Amino acid sequence: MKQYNLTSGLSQTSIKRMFRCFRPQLKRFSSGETIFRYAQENRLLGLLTEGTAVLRMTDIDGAVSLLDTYEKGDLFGELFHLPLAGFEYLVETEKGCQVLFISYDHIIHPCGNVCEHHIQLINNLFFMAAQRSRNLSLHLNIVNQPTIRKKLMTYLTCLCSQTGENPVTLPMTLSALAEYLCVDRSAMTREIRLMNLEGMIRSSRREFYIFRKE
Amino acid sequence: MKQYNLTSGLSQTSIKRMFRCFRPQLKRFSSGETIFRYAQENRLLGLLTEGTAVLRMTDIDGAVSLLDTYEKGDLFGELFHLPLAGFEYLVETEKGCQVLFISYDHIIHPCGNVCEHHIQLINNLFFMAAQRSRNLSLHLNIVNQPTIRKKLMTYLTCLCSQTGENPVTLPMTLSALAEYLCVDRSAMTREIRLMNLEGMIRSSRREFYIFRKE
DNA sequence: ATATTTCTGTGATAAATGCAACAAAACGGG
DNA sequence: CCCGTTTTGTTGCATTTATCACAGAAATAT
Repeated sequence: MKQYNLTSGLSQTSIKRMFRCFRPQLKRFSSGETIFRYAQENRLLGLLTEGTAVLRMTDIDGAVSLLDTYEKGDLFGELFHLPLAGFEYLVETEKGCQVLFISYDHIIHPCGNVCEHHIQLINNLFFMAAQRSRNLSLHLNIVNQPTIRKKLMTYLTCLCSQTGENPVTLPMTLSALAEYLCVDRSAMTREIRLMNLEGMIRSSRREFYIFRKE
Repeated sequence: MKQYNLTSGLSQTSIKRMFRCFRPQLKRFSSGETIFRYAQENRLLGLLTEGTAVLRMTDIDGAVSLLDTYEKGDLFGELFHLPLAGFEYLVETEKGCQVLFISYDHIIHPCGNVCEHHIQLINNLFFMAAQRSRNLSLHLNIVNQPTIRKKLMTYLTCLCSQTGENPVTLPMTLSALAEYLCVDRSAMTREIRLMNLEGMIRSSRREFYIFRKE
């Protein structure tokens, strides 16, 4: 499964030339800081060049949900996610971050001399947005599953097919996985134990080997 | 909450001129037909100019889930949703449809004379993708809610704030709503009855009046 | 107008899940 | 190495929810 990023199909020199043209602003953030607040009027793109961050949404009652996680090379901004009225969307650092802010208008206006590369860049942005959309609907499909067991299996088999490994190691803690699956952590642990007993999987902590799907 | 569509901020004449340039293909589909199958290699955009359609995903076990619904003016295609390996994504008509297929490459390559409008078009496409992303994460947030009651209330209050009406009429059947909320239909009906008894809402069939949030 | 299908509402029962509270294991910083 | 913190594993219990089966209402087709 091909992955797109901002610089897919672009040479280092054309990237540098374009970026000079964009006049990006580099900012640093330490752990726990808020990097970015989504607002309808913003026209900014953030490129994470160092560290890890998360996008959280807070609903009217103050309930927080994790929407996305970002690492080096990932982008965020209204271009990828318009805010919904009445909700607050914040990008916050986990580890200390370095972020390049670029005005979205600089990107969509071809600036003459580097036009062909610029089009490639726009193409990349579209496909990154489409990837994000895919990830969201995968997440939705997982949460959609009627039981914890099916949620887990859907997640695990997708993870396996993406990484191509079978004893696969979770890219997050079990607590974080429970949050992602929208289930209670202890109920999830119980289900994992049962699945081990029934011989579906063999797992220890974050490492999972999948024997059969049901 | 501002809504974007393909022609936001564009005059009829510049739209016509651009569309001639794109050489789109117009096709008609009758009810139940498959309009479009997502594939990594496609570079096509579909613009629904008549009728209604749905995007469904089928997972490995054959379980189907509804991902999106489209009406006149809506767009679909890989640009908005890259397919996930191992899943099948189909756009199918509900009512008879008329669809304009446009090659994505025509759109991202500015074609000389109508450049400024073209940029506006690209801008619109980005924001439509961002809107789609917002809708997905709203859906996720709703499904995320721990109980049927909270799912319903989150959905209903969002619907109210979007339409600005309080006795609000569902844009779908109760069965479809249950599917959207990822809950059992009869369990949802029971919960609606209880919420009426407790005086939170007053509802009859698809019409809901919301008194208080808890 | 009547038949047929889809949609909506109801209730009993069983199963799945969340909650709360705690203990052991692993991790990380000083 | 030690100590505090985070992560993981465990259990009993109450609650929520799905399942199933059915009946009336509404919509649609004939």
